Amino acid sequence: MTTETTTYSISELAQEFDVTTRTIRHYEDMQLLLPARKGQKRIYSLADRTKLKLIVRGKRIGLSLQESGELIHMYEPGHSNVDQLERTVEYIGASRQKLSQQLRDISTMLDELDKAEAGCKAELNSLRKAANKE
Amino acid sequence: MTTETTTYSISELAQEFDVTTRTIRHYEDMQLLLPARKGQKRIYSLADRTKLKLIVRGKRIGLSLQESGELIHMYEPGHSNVDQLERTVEYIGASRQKLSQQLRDISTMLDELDKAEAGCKAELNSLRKAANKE
DNA sequence: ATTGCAGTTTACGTTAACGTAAGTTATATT
DNA sequence: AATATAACTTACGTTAACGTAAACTGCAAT
Repeated sequence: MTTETTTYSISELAQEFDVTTRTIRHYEDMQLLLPARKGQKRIYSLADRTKLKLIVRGKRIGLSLQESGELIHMYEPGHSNVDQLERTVEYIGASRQKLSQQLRDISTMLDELDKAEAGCKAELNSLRKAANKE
Repeated sequence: MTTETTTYSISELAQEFDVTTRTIRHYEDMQLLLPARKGQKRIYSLADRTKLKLIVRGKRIGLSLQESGELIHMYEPGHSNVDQLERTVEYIGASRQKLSQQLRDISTMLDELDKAEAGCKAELNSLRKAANKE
């Protein structure tokens, strides 16, 4: 029996996530990825792809590579001892707090955008009315 | 009649928003703030404070100073002509899209954190059970 | 008069996150 | 065999967002 294993080249992942290969290698330098090798070529597994996806998503919401790294680490198995596990749970709590704050911030901003848009459109209307009067 | 005007010193704002005075001056270098002066000292108005608040909030959700600057600019009056106003409305739309994506990203992450936490707690339980068996 | 803040300017230093060559290797194609 | 393509390593460069240090100013309290 052969287990079918999906793998990716570096350029495939680069395309999919719209980053450069340099960027992906950089994430490896930063220890966020550790792809297998075939000769000197990097072979990415599905797990690697998932990690990259998490990093890219993290970037969109303003996480540093370090922070994404710590998140990735949490999702990996083998914290093995009670102490580690408890620290992980704490970190999860802190992360949740931060993300919740972000949710509030974004909601506030969206509200303000609505107001700003309404203001703009109102002004556009009066400008156009004035133009029609001539 | 004298109009009472609330003002702030740079260190007051620094305290309130938990940033250094250097940081606030940096925002001025980047044209995000333009406080009044009394002699050579900076005097911040309520409007300045509001802008700073927006910048700090922006930072929490990963905005660059440039982006926060553009948002600030939108909230200011005097886009005066139709062309400008229309561009502003467009920018608002784009911002909303980006923020909406961030909302989705954060929700996803919160979900994953929940799963990770559940996993940790489950493992903690079995570890403790095993410890009790001895 | 001086000591001590709080504020100021100027300017060089630092960190994160890549960009950008330049030169090398391996595989595949004509 | 020659060339193209995709990958690789090494290393210096760049940008954003401040940090940090040094030297100056103005006012207040001792």
